[in-house]
This record gives sequence, C-alpha cells and structure tokens, in this order.
Amino acid sequence: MAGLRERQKAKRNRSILTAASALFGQVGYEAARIDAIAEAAEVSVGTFYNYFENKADLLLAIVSMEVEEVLHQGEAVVAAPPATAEAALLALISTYYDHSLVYLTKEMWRTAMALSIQHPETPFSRRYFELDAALADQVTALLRGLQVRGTIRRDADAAALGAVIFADLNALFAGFTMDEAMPLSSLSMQMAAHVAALTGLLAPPLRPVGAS
Amino acid sequence: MAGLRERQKAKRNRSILTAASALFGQVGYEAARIDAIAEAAEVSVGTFYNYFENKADLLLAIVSMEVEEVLHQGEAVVAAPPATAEAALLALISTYYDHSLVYLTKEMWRTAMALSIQHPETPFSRRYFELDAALADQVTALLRGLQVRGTIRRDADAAALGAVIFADLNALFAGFTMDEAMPLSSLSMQMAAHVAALTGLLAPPLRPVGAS
DNA sequence: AAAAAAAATTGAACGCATTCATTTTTTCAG
DNA sequence: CTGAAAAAATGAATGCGTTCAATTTTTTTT
Repeated sequence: MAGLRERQKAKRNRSILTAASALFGQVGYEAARIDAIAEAAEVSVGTFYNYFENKADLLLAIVSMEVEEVLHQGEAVVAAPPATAEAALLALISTYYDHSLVYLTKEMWRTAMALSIQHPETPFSRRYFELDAALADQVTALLRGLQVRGTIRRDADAAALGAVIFADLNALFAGFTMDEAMPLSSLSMQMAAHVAALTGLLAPPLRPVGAS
Repeated sequence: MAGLRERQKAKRNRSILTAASALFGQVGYEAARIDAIAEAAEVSVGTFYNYFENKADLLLAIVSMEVEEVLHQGEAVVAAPPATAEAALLALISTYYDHSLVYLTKEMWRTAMALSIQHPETPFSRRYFELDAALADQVTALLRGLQVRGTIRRDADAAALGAVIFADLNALFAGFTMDEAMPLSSLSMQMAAHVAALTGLLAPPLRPVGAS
C-alpha cells in the first residue's frame, strides 16, 4: 500500500504541473513566475525545486507529452502511407504540424527550441534531441517504405534525405512559432511547396516496357 | 571637427566591444559578467547600458561582422562556381563553415541561435534573420546560376531547394555547435553526404543526341 | 508511545542582468 | 568666463531564478 509520503508526493507533482501548465497557457512561459506557480500549486518555492530541477523541466514534461503523441500518430501514416510520395510526406508532416498547438503555445515551443540549443549538455536538451531524432527517423522510415513500394527512386539515400526533410520541416516550424500572426495553413502551404520541389526530383526513372 | 563628446563616445564604444569580445572568448558568453566587461572597459555598469541595449547586443555586433565577411566571400563562389553541382555547393557551404569560428566560439553561436528564436520581435532577432535570409538567398543564387549554365535541371524550383539546403546546412551547423568535441571536418563530411544525396537528384535529364 | 533517524518543507539569501534617480561632465549663449 | 541647459556617467536598487541552512513532518526503531 502506498504510504502517506508517496501519496503526497504524487499529489504535489500533479498539482505543480497543472498549475504551471495553466499559467504558461495564460501568461506565457517567461512571464510565469516561479512564486506564482508555487502559490497556485499550494507549495513553497523551495518545495517546487524539490520536485523539478528548474523552470525548464516543467516545459520539458509538456513537450515530451506532445511529441510522444505525435510520434504515435505518425506510426499509422508510416504503416499505411498515401499513394504518391507527395501525399505521403504531406500526410506525415501535417500530422506533426496539426498537433503542435494542443499542449504548447508558440512561445513555449520557441523557448523549448532555444533552451535545447543553448544548453546541449542538459537533461532537457538530451531529451529534446532524442525526440527530434525519433521524428527524423520516422521521416526516413516513410521514405524507405516508399522506396520498397517503388513510389520513389530506390537509388536515393533515404537516411540523408530524411534528415534533410526533417531539418526543413523543423526550420519552417521554427519560422511558424516566431510569427504569432501566422496560421497553421500558411505553414502547411510553405511545406507543401518544399515537398513538391523534392518529390519532383524523387520520381523513379522510367523503366523500358518489358525490362526485367 | 569631432567634439570631445563624440570622440569619447567612440572610444568607449570600442573599449566595451573589445573588452566583451575578449571576455567572451576567454570565459564564454554566459560566464562573462556585465560588471567584468564594464570594469575591463573602464566604465561603470550604468554606462555600459548607455552604449548597448543589453548583453545580447554585444553578441549581435560580433555575429554581424562574422556573417558579413562570409557573405562577401560567398559572392566570389556564386560568381564563378566550380564545374559540378556537388563541388559548387560544397565550395559555398565550406566558405560558410570554415569561417565560422574566427570571431565566435561554439557557445557564442549557440547563444545567438537561441536568442534569435526565443525573442523574435527583438532587434537582435530581426537582424539575425536578415543575415540568415541573405545566406539562404546566396544558396538560391548559386542554384540558379547552375541552372542557367545547364549543370542542374532547369525545371527544379531553385528558391524552394535553396531554402531546403540552407535549412539543412543550418541544422547541421547547429549540431556542430552543440557538440564541443566535433571538429569542422566532421561537419563537412555530414554536409557532403547530404549534398551528394541532393545533387544525385539534380542531374539534368539526358537529351537525345541531335535534339534542338 | 517516546526517541532517533530520515525525508521533505520552507522562506530568506544569493547571483546576476537590468533600471533609474542622482551627480558629474560637457556644451554653448551671453 | 560664467552660469544654465543638455548629455552622459554612476552605482545602488529591483526583479527573478535558484540555493541552502534551519525547521517540520513522517517513518523507523526500541
């Protein structure tokens, strides 16, 4: 049976996360003061730091949730991709983009990206890049699936192209988070143009009729 | 004739920038305290803030110098690119990479990237992205030059591919700055693999002999 | 059930970027 | 040269994330 101590710990953890998440959503990550989070969670500032390493740690918890859900959804696309290379890539990337503002605001994303770059040796950063790598791998897996099926040229370097495409979708997403006025639809359109440019190059070479 | 006031202002400006640059190089951007910079520049903390908006402003001055020099060098490559698409892209990108640690450390780059993402409405950010855009445009210009010359397919979307390639070289560079142990040679090799994957797709279609 | 040990809570104190009211220096009109 | 006005310099004060020595609560031991 869970002891008092254990139960209280779980309750406080939840309480802090809930309070932080709410405040981040209301006033933003930067403007959310630790005192305010602690107060809302009915805990002292010192106790807050007993539960979370620092402010960034809170953000990481939320980012992890977001990316894990999106990875899960992405699996379905990779398992059964649309018919054309263009449609398949757009389907996967849309999965990512469309989910992106469910738990996080643009400001929270910006902060997460900034923190991950600035302090690479931090647990925050390590975890963030683990998630990034998983997404990039999913893009590569999609490309490989398309190659096996003959939708795109087999001689293309799927790993390299997966990395390139992920870097690009990431850069476009960063641009999206940096423009508060930009709607998701604009992001999708930009991505569609880039995907079209790439898939235009990826069509398999025509094979002479009757060739083995 | 320049008055006393004007002359002193210029001298102090130079003094602060020199002191900051030296300290950044010695102890890093984050560890460089404003008091220390001010003291080294023989100026009070208050005066420091009279000359620079904030600490990031110092970094921006150094980043600007770096990127401007590299853009200048890049022009030469775009004006007279190597014979193959692969060699041309590698030449341009190497120009960027090889210059990158002249004025800045990896930590300074990381900080600059992080700041530019985190506070997009800041003068820092605006200037940083102006520089980024200029670099991306240079990649696109190179591609267009190669198209005109027939080195790569004319039906490719140069603007989109330029953006994709720039996003990728940027992502690889970010990875480089985040690994203190990684040498420039590793970065170049990664980029070479990606460039090879892309240029493999960019070869112009064979034209039947004798076609107009 | 009392005492000792272990674990967790607490808020005052610290470091550091930035701000601001006050003082000093420079300019310039008379 | 003098005194008023303008500009710049100054360092103490502020805000905020994080740390830590002291206190309180919970668990274990006897």
